[in-house]
Amino acid sequence: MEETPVRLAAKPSWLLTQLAVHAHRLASEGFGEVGGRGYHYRILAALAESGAASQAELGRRCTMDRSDVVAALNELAADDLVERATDPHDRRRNIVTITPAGRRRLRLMEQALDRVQDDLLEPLPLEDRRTLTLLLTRLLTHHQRT
Amino acid sequence: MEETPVRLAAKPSWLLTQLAVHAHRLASEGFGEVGGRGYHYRILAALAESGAASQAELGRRCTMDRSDVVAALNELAADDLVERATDPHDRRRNIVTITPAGRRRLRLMEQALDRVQDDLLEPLPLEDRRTLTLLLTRLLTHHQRT
DNA sequence: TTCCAACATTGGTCTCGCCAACTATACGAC
DNA sequence: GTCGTATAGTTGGCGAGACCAATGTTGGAA
Repeated sequence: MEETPVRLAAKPSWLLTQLAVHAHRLASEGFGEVGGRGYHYRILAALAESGAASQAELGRRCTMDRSDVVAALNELAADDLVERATDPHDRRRNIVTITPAGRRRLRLMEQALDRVQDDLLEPLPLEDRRTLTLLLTRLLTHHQRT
Repeated sequence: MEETPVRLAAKPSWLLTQLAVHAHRLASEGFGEVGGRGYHYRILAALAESGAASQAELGRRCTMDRSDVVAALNELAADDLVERATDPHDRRRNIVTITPAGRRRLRLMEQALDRVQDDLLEPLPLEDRRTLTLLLTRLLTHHQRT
């Protein structure tokens, strides 16, 4: 009486997108507790990992549109989690830096996100988790090149 | 210079949501060619598979909010792909039926979606595709109960 | 009959992804 | 040096998907 059509349930694209909904919901709840959302985490993580960068570079690293980078950066800057300064060597660019407060926020989001992974993969034993990660990585890298 | 932060790339939730973006894009392109979008396909598939149903039931089957069912049904009905009739036994309900045109449209969407699966899983051999589908199904059924 | 539950509908929100247009700056070819 | 092109940042907008709150109607059980 409440069954999903097998036409849907059998399709990998359905499994993937529906599971992504759950993953996104879990992540949003986790992020919501510490403030911020997905876009904020991506940028903070990129800055902490590869150092200061221009906005265009951040967009490329995080798979984000430049306009969305602008918006997210405005929000992050409003909370002093990140700083913008025009590049003296190329005045078109903004050099974005993460602040100490930004690093603290990142740590919180990181912890929340780690808990999300556990919730998400809960029913799978470690071996299966590794297999899944591997398969997904293969697919994603393929589609990123294309 | 353009690498995704490993903090992201290593997380299953990231792999899942990003891959879902590609899956969704492929599906949208496929549906776009024959008209309609994801919500339309879900409803048509549910109707063809389990027969006429009330809107609330469709929402439960397709994992859709009732308000979104209303909107999608308006669009489908405008193209004569489905028909709404108030249930004589329960005048709160609308009994939704798929029309012959609806079945034709469904076939087209079905074919488009099948091509999407191939594109999506292209780099994986059959055995790996089965494994992936199995793992995803395990996770999805778990999260649907919770 | 009264009260609660389910149904359909309206209208609004949020996230994410994407696109078009505009300005300012850099840089290479000429 | 000037011209054309490419890149950077910004603004404003759109669509899909998921979701939420309020409303009015109808059914059914206490």
